[in-house]
Amino acid sequence: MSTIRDDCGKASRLQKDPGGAISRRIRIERESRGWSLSDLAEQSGVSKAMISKIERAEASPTATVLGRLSGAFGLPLSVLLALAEREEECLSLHDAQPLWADPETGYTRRAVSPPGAKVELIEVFLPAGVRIPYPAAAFAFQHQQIWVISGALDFTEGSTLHQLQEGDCLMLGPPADCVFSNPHNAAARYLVALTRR
Amino acid sequence: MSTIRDDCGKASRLQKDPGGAISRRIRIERESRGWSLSDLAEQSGVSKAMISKIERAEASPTATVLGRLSGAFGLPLSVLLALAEREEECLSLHDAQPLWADPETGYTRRAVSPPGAKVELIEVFLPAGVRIPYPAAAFAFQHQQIWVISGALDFTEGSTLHQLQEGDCLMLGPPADCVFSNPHNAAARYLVALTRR
DNA sequence: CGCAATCGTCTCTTATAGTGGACATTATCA
DNA sequence: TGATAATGTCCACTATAAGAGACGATTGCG
Repeated sequence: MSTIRDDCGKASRLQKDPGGAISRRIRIERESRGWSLSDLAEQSGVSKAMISKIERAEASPTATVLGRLSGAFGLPLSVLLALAEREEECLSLHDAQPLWADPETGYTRRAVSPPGAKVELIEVFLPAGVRIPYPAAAFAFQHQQIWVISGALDFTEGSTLHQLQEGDCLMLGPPADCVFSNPHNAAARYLVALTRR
Repeated sequence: MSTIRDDCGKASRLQKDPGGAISRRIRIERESRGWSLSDLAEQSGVSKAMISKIERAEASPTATVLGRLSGAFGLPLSVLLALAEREEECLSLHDAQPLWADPETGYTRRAVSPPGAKVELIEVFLPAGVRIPYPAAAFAFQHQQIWVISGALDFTEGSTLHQLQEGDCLMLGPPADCVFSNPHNAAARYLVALTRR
């Protein structure tokens, strides 16, 4: 059992660099107003070279320039930052998604949904020939569906076998012992959607 | 008629540097937790030398270090900034208070209260021998009091003369022609408290 | 087509944010 | 009272944010 992206010890108190979210937010505010870099530079008094770097997250703006930029947008600085944070907690970027991989089999689970979402989406990669059993006791969900993105999947729910093909979607019934298995010679990719209890 | 602190032209869109408010806020958050500079430095990963500069507004922190500091406080960055802004709009620093001075007489009015306050406090400096008449039409207040801070003041309300000494406080009645005058040989300093209509 | 205008990025330089360590000052205690 | 530890500031140095202008790419227009 290993977790990805775990902060160790003291670092756990450290907040992750807000640079990415801020840079995206600033670009959104600028483009949604139809402004070019030069326009915003003139309005804010910040050089367009600097704004370009900030939007591409190549520089971390100082409080001073953040104040000038938010002023140009007509927003209080705290609101600009709040918008950035909101986006951050609603948008889960692919490279930031928690990932768990079994080095033995190549089985891979990726938590696609941002934390706190009501419906959790999990992308699973199941290599050819791999078999993953799930005891009924592991089910802490209210509702669960499986949708095959590519390849094919044999899914055993209790005593019934479902042979799922690409594009098929199965809604699970009450908790039962389950087995995900891929007896074919091509890898399978599927999505699990679930609501936690 | 002249106004102090008027931004000219394009600069009117520029927001004033949030550095002062941020620096005060950070010091408050740190001290209210009983943390030393070293403590916060350890918690946040920002050098204590830098924190010292930030708190004394000698440096404008980057988004990166602001993120680390707010993380150490356990606050979202936007909340930290919102607290700073709130303080900014509730606290009116002496040197930032709008001031009007009559170059001829030396009569001086200073708006002490932050903008938006329900009760407006005005500090007045009335040099010796100066006389300032106020027509009743100029009254757009619901309520008004005059408190003499130092020196003495002859205040005429309609036809009645009030000879106010240091420490005296007068509540005004319905609108009437008024005169502030200082017939003594020492300057007078008094406070006017009023609620706008 | 070609010219001009506009856009975002890149390069170079300067200003300053950020760090580690020394320092003066002030509590704390033997 | 002297030793020790803690606190905040100052200093020298490094990393990087910020500015001025050049550059290639794209667009629009005659």
